[in-house]
Amino acid sequence: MASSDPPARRPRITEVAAAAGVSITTVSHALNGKGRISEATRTHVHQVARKLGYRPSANARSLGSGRHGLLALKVSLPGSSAAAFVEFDYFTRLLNAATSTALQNGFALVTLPSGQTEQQEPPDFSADGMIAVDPERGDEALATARKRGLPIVTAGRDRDDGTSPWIDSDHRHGTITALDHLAARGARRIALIGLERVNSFAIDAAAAYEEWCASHSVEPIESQVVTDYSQAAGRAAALELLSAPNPPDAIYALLDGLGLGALSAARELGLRVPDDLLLAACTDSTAAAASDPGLTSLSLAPEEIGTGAVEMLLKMLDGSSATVPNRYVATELVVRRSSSPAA
Amino acid sequence: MASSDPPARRPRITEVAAAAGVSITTVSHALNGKGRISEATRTHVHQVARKLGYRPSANARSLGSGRHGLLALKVSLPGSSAAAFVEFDYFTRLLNAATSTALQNGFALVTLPSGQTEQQEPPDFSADGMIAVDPERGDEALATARKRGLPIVTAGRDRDDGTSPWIDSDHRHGTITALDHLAARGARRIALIGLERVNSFAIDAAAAYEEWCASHSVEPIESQVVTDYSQAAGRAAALELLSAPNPPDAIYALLDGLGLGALSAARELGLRVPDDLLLAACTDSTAAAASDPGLTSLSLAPEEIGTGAVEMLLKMLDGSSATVPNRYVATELVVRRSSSPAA
DNA sequence: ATACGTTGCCAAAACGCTTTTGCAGATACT
DNA sequence: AGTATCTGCAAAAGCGTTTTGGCAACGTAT
Repeated sequence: MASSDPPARRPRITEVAAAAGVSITTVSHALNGKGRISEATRTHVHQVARKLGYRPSANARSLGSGRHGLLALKVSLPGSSAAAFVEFDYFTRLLNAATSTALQNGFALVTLPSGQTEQQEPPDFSADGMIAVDPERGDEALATARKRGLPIVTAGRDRDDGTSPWIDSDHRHGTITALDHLAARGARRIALIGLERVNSFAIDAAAAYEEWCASHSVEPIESQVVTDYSQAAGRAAALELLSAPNPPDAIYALLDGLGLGALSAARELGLRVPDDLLLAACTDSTAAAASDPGLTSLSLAPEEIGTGAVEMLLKMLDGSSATVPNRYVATELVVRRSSSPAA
Repeated sequence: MASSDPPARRPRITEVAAAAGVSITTVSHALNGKGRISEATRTHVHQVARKLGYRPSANARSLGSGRHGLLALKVSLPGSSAAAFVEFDYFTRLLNAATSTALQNGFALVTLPSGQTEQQEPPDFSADGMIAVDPERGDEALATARKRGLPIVTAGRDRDDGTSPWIDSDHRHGTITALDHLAARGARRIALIGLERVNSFAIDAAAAYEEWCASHSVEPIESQVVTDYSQAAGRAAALELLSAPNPPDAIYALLDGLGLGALSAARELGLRVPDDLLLAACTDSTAAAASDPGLTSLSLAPEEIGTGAVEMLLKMLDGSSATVPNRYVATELVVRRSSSPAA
């Protein structure tokens, strides 16, 4: 079978070199901005490469440089696996942003399967670095990776080990903003529907809540959700809070899903939101926007976190800068009907 | 700075060869089951390699074999980006399964950022193959990939091009099962809340609905959702259906999110589900299970689809088998309260 | 015994880059 | 004018595998 058309093979570096009338060394240097070459040659090579549609082989590049061009992203989904469906919104957006940023920088980003702790062996592909999203205490995979000397950035701080640079939402400030908002809208007794304190988010938010209560001289009313993070769990927690003697007049839930559950609970008890009960949550999602009444929610910036984490990791790999500074990402309170009673 | 301990460098193939007293060729052959070597040598090499903790360099392997060890997964999220939050459940499970399967076979799986059609250049990393989940008509990225000769498997059939092997839920059978179920529970007039017919799922399910109506000599009642696929859209569609003259006594929604929206609509109109209105949906999710009443839903098998797609793609890469057969994955109707009226 | 296929293994050549080293020619310094 | 320093580029040496081609040794048929 005679191959009719050489199927548009990708050009090699040698062909670019030949076309540009220089050596492959020069092509490599020009394209990677490495060696000492004149600006003229550099741009010329760039043009030729572009005209030929040259794209360096990731493999060969890796072999030569010792890099793999691969980043791993590991998310610790809160609670047991798929329960927290509302928060997929957050992770998906984060993942998307991270992937784009990585690709733009010539790296591919691999999502590590979450949940499965009983991975026989750490799936033994080798990445150049790892991003751990909302790492939980005692995370095996993280510890292993760290032991191997893998560069790591955490999104949310690692409670086990403070050595990795992190990027994190400013949960303390955000929580206080949300509580101030509820108070400004008339709340006297704000309850918290919290999370099991396994990651820095849950810890920081709860701490901020307690700090706020202390500084306002009110007693904290906390309902800690431990079972799962679903809407059903939020409903159950809210039912308990609201049917207690001297119930709260506002609820702040640490996840949108929980907040939506609280919304159903209120409805069941015949409480009107926002008139009888003010409601706000964290981790803004489309679900919060779509609910009726709309759920006031603290919008985190998953895209910024995803992008930032990749950028930090790449900076670590670069090796040039000694240490990569940690970074807080601002939150923004999106006020909707659930906290806007008629004046 | 004297490096105190050679930091546990991974052994190279040469070291394994030396330790086993054979050539590197033999080691490679033994480990990959390729060349002609005696069973004795093969097991011996395996033992030595294992004792040394040898793990071949993915890069070098790729360079040598021309493979990259990378698969791309591209999902076309239905509707505009993040609207369909309920369906993240489905995609996340699919993605997780696909990633695991890929890793188990020595491949890493990269999720391509979805939605962004205006990707300047197709992010130019090179994968060995691509999985397109629910490809939409006129998908640019898919066409480009196909033109480049990239092996492709689609999850859900590609309406533009029938050449790629596919794996797909048996939507026709599933839809008919769901409709039969509703009819058996007493439904006389079943309405459909459908989707824009841009992918094979939407097309097949709608076609099955129409086929079922025809074979039961009832008139189809279709509400096509075009705006977005959120709960709000489902609610709007259901409100319209239910307030028309001669409204349906059952609704089948093509996404859980839409079904949940229909549930709110019914509640608003004072209709009791399941007593006044039977409800069922497709793409079972945790949200459907958690709602009150529980939403009867057609459970697809995202894990099986993710795993299957990767397996098919790997078989294509293998090159040994001429063509990879297409595959249907069974669905299962999960019956909940929304379609279980009191006898 | 002679010719011929097998079998079991190895040496060496890719694979397509990056990086290091080397080497002229140009420029600056004494 | 003579030497030291820069500049711009090329040759060559890896990187750690897979693959190709070949060579003995060992049957097995003639």
